[in-house]
Amino acid sequence: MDSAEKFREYLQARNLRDTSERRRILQEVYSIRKHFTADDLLDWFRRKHQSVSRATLYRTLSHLVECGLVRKLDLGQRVAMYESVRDQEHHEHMICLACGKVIEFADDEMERLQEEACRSHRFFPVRHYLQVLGYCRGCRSRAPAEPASRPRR
Amino acid sequence: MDSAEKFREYLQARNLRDTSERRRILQEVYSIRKHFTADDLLDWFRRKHQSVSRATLYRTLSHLVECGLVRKLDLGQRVAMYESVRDQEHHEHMICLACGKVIEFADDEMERLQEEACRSHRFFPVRHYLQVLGYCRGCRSRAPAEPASRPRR
DNA sequence: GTAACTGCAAAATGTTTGCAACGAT
DNA sequence: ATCGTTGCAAACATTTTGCAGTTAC
Repeated sequence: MDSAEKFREYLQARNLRDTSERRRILQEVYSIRKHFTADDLLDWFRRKHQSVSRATLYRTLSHLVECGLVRKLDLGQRVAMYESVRDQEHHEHMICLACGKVIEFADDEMERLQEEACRSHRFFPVRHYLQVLGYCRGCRSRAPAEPASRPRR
Repeated sequence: MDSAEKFREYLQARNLRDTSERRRILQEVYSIRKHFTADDLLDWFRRKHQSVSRATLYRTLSHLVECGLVRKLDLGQRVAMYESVRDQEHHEHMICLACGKVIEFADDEMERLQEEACRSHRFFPVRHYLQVLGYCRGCRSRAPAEPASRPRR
């Protein structure tokens, strides 16, 4: 089942309307292969002269997350990051505090342990991922050791 | 070395002042055995009629994090959570989206895998933890299946 | 025709910052 | 005496909400 269809079913099941804004947002989200913020998305729409209001965007993103088509990530920054869920594969994130680079990696064993932990604590996961904040190789080698020029974003 | 001493050394090394606000904040933080937000801390101070300004609190928390005495957590809520680092032990978090309960658990094997992943990606971790968002047993059993009364915290 | 949706602007939230007075060294 | 610190209030950035007009069903 493709994403558009899945979304339509989700909407129908809850008596929500299948509007052009919602369809366009889903389409745009699925054309992106990287992480994005709500603002990124808004920019891309604006650049295409297809604007969507901020409010609608946030409201639609919530639905997409609820529906499982989009993953919402808390990468330790101020803004929420999103990514489309195009494959079932679970993956972990390493985020460079200096340059913002996100390294994704998958590890079956880690995944298995995570699931097992949820089971053993009788916890029903909605989303789960490992979050590693630190410095990538390039940034680490450039960084000062002492006074810590606190990087942002 | 105890926490107060470690903080003093940190401050001295960067030519920062050892003020009563900073000392009181560290003391308060270390008297708490659970996760807290900046606002929780502020409340506790107010209740003791020992108020500290919001600005100073945030500024001091950053130093404590930088110094390694406090861990800053992004538990997928809007606010930042903090916890004092009283033992070296690493642990993971499960956060209930409905009631806000945080289940902590440790898993040596998981910890090992995390470290190995950092090594193999030449990534220098500052903090890393598994974050599982979902529903605890009690909340799950109470939750409706369909229209998803999105819980807030 | 009705109930859900959109866009706007305003509100809310959590955190940061500029500034003048203050305090540690 | 100097330079970092404090508290205040204002600024900020992101997200949410109330409302009046619009649209899918």
